[in-house]
Amino acid sequence: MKDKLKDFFALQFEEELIDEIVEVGEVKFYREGELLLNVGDKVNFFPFLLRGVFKILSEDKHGNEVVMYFLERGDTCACVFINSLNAEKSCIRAVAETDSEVILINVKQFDDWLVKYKTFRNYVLESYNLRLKEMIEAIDTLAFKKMDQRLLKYLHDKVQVLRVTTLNTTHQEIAYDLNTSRVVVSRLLKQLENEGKIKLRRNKIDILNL
DNA sequence: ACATTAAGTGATT
DNA sequence: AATCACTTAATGT
Repeated sequence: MKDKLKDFFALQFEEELIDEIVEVGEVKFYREGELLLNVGDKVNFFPFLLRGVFKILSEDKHGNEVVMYFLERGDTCACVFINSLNAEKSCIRAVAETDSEVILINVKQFDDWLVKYKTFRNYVLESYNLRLKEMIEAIDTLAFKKMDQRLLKYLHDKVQVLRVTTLNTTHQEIAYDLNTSRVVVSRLLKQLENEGKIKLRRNKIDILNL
């Protein structure tokens, strides 16, 4: 396991930091569908995604939830940074989209490393920047795009992060992620199928050319 | 064969 | 784009 982590971090961090990560980090596995973080949870750790994909959702007070973006290997979450530093409650939900592996580091360490290691600081800032961009993109799609375009982006993002050409999902699940009704999703998907962009099967969607 | 769940569709708002 | 009220199709037992 130690070697595995070293391989993973070697490109980004110096030996000393990697040793510290290996020493204090707690590696956890999440099965598909498992919750890493829920809205309102108190966050006292900082997660590195070693393997797998997480989807990040925002939820309003009525329980309407919308997928903001997906996290991939090597990513971490900006929302979680802020929360970690202030020991505040989470503003998002993080659900494992595939079986995933995460290394958790407690907030205290995070603070120390931020000061101690330049490479860590860079990683955090860069990652923060990336999340911010994705967040703005998400806001843009939510505010200005119609459902057909939102669905396209959703499908596009999903095949991108999962690196697959067939999505194992139901119309209902997509509807939840986009916060719309199943009927609407079914109709829009049917449209895409007629345009030759996808092929629909039960519980599956083949992506032909988006 | 039957029940359950996913997906398709016309009509209405 | 959402909702209703169905129908049809696929799958599990």
